[in-house]
This record gives sequence, C-alpha cells and structure tokens, in this order.
Amino acid sequence: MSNSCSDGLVPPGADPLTCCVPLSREPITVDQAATVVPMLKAIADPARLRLLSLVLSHEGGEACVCDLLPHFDLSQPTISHHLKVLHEAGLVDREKRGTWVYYIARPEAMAALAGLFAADARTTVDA
Amino acid sequence: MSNSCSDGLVPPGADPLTCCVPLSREPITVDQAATVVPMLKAIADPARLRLLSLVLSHEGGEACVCDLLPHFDLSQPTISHHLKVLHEAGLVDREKRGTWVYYIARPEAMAALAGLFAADARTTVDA
DNA sequence: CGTCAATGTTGACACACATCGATATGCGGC
DNA sequence: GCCGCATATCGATGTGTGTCAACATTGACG
Repeated sequence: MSNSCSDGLVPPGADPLTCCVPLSREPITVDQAATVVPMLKAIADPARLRLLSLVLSHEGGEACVCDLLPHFDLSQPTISHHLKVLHEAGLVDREKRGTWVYYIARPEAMAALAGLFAADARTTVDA
Repeated sequence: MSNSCSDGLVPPGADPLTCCVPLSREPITVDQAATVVPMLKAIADPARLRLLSLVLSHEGGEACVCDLLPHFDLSQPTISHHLKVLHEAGLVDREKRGTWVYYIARPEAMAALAGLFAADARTTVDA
C-alpha cells in the first residue's frame, strides 16, 4: 500500500504517500505540506476544533448536528459550514440517518496528525 | 504545578493549565481551544509548517534565517514574518548570535500538539 | 566612524475566511 | 399530498492574513 498508516486519508486528489510525516525527522516536502496543511487549517479554528473534539469524545465517536448545536453560540448555517470544512479536510465522515446527519470522526486522520508531531528520540520531552 | 507537561508553553497571558488536552478523551473547553488554536493556526500554513520542520530537523533543532531562506521562493521579509508568527505561537525560540538570528524549536510545543491527538484506547489506530 | 551584510518593521494590497439571514432540500408524520 | 423539522446552500459583509517593496536596525569589519 505505501507507508504505515492511512489509506484514503486525505480526500481529493492527493496521494496517500504523503502522510504520517515525522515533522522533526526530516524537512517536510512541499507536497507533504500541501497535503497536511488543509487538515491543520481545518482544526485551526476554535469552533472546528471544539466540533471535532465533541464528535471524537461523543459516544461511538459520532454525533449528529443536533447534538453539537447547543454547545455553540453560532448559527446553524455556520456550524454546518464548519462541519463541511472538517469533512472536506478528511477529518470526519458524514452519514445520513433519516432526518439527522451524523458526523463520525476518522481515527486515521487523528493518527496522521499525531504522527506529524511524533518526536524523534532527540526531541522527547518531559523526561 | 499543574498538569503533566509544559511550563511556560504558550507565550502571553494564558494559563499553562490549558494544555496537553487529549482531544478525543473529553470535549475540549473553550479556554483550552483558545490556548491551542494559535499554535495550530501557526502551523496551518505551508511556509510555516515547512519552516518549523526545517528548524526541527536541522542540526541541534536550530537554524538561522540564512539557512532557511534558500528553501523558499518567498522574500526575506515574508520569511521573517512567518518566523515571528511561529515565535509568537510559542513554537520556536529566538536567539541572536552576532549578525545572525537562530530559531530554535521548542520540544514542549511539539509535545503539547502531539498530546492533542493522543488517542484514547478506543480511538487507537494501527494496532 | 563608515560601510556592508543580516534581519526585522511598516504600510499597502489582494485574497481568503468566519459569520449571518434568507432560502432551498429532504425526510417523517398526519 | 401537505406541513414541519433537520440540515445544507447561497449571497453579502466585515475581518483576518499572506505577500511584497521600502525602510529601519543592528552587528561585523575595516
């Protein structure tokens, strides 16, 4: 397949090769950066970071919009927009069940991000 | 003192308490998000992510601007700007040695980010 | 002390983005 | 078939941000 983790992690037209890059091991390439940055951009927003955390920590790693809305002072379209961004970044999946739409966290995405900051021996902290 | 990692991680007026939040364990609070988001914003840019990776992977985890410039098609002021953003986010330290300025990666920051994506038992991937 | 090289600061500009209100779509119940 | 609810899309708007050219600052070296 390719690397170690992630198959079909990043959504549109990006090779799965460029993932799980240990950021401190060697300089990340331009292509790798281009692949990872959209994911980082997606969570580099208070509302979206909280949304992702809410979905992740929710029962079964999934939550419907109606579960999420009450946690915010934002309008429903805004939440919907943020969820779309998270989805397009490959961080959450969408699943429609009747009237409700459930968003499901993608563990591979979290693993990919965690892998980014995986420390080499030299960079380990907190002895 | 407080948590487990990080003392003086985030730079200006933010309690070190709000750090190392396992994103998938429980919903991140608004305050915690506000603390972490600036770091994520800082690396949610191709140039800055590459800069951080270059510094991190450079010998000794540090590099001067003159080492970094040749890797980019961007102007020197732009690189300087990006480095400032990384510095203000608490991801790199500045150290002036003669004419040159060295930027040093902060392992605590990387650990904090890694901690964000640390998976609970339930969300663990890749066996 | 004057000049040069390395880096940072400022102001300006174009573009992206977060947010909202209004509206559309799609499903369930009557 | 119609109405109501849950969610998405659209258009508009204000704010943020990446980038540069021009200038300022600081240290090295004659």
